[in-house]
Amino acid sequence: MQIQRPRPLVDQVSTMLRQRIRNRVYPPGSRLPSESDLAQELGISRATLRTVLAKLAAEGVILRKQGDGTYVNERIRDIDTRYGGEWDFSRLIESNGYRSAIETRALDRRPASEREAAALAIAPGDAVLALVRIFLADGQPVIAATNVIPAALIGREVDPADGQLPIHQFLRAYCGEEIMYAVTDIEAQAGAPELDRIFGRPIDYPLLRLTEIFYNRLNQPLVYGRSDYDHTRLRLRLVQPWG
Amino acid sequence: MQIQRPRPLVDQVSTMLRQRIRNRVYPPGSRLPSESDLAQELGISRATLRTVLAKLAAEGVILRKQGDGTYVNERIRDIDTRYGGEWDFSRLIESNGYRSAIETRALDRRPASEREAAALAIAPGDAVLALVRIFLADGQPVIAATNVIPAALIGREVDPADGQLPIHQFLRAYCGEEIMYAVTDIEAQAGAPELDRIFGRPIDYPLLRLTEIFYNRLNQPLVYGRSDYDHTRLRLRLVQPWG
DNA sequence: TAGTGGTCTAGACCACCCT
DNA sequence: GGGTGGTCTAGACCACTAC
Repeated sequence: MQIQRPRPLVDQVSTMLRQRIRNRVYPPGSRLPSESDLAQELGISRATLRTVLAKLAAEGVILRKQGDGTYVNERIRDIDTRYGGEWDFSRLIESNGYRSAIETRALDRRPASEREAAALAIAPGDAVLALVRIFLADGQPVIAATNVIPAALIGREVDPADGQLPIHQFLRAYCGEEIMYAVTDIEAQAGAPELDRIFGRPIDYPLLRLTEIFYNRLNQPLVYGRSDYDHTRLRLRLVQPWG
Repeated sequence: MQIQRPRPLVDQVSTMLRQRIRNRVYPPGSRLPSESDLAQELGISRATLRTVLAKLAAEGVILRKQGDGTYVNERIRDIDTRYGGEWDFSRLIESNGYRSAIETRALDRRPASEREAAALAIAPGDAVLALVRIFLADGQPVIAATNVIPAALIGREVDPADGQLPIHQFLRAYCGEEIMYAVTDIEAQAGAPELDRIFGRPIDYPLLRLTEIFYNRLNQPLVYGRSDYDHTRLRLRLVQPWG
């Protein structure tokens, strides 16, 4: 992999190091080259390298020990299992070891509900694009997700095939928008007849419900999402740096 | 507030800026001074200041707009409501607007269960200190938490009064250990008779169950925790940076 | 004692937004 | 054009760990 200038160095180095960890160039538990050596090898300054390492450390992927070295965290086996930024359900399903698939149940325009309008900072009744999808792990439904986008943001006609896209790619393609941050509320949701219908089987245990709002760089809400998540089949795991 | 050298500049500046945001020196939605001005005012380099701002931006507390300025995120009203590092239930309860209290139900040594031993990397039957607590919001139980610490880590006799301490302070006081990162699994937990007993009232709706393991800098597990969390009274909210 | 990561600086140049 | 944040560098010194 060649370092190219136009893309920020930090991004390039970040993906490169992630690849090396994934591909076991740096195996779990092993020590990375020293910061000076790595910086020299990559032809970048130590300061730049350190911003990359700081991010990886914040995610728990590496552990840095002063006076000793930087190690690959062997307790974070799969670095994609984590819930966090730049994250989508399909990748999560796959890194849990399943084959992932998406079933688009609906993709249409309709008026926004009160709750949706409030979340999206639009007026109730304003048109939104509603995208209802079921995520399958090895053919079994594990997540039912509804995402609602203000129709005013949609630039062109929506190709139904793009219902397969992760939501952040969908936003990029149709709205030219980039997600800056997301706010997620987590609740526990009792089984209900409508969940049985959606999942196509009786749900006789509680599910997790994730309610998300995604914002862009200007702090405008882009998407309101609600996902019912079967944690018995798919682990929801957070890794949090401390301090 | 005076800048002192011994404590890392980054920490001092970080807490200072958080205070200013909390105290509305920089009100919600307002623009902060430019990086150059702020750095000059605080007598630090722009690079140092930028590492602080990067962290605040990653938490969603501020928004940085190239060519424009840095703004206080008005959508993250209470910057402590977030689930994340350096975080404890008492503060969470208080920032949700309740008066918080802790009831210590048990604080004793006992053999570790299979599951606890596996999580803590000790042998089943090895002694652990078990700390069972109920967190109250305005007198109402909202969280039931059990924390288990390998007895081998405990340096001295435990004062029952210290059952009130947040777990990271407890670790610091009795084990001389600092938490480096935490891994949390989130599940939904159906109501059950034992929950009714613990909470002292019928729980006829599902709760969230958080299973946490805390690690130190050497990647050794310090605490295994399991908390039943009433999300109907206390919101569990994540703020995630994207990208 | 040598080598590691941790902290911090001063300054350069760029991309972008506003007017 | 002038100011803002974004990127990146080169180098200094410190704190800590392993040997």
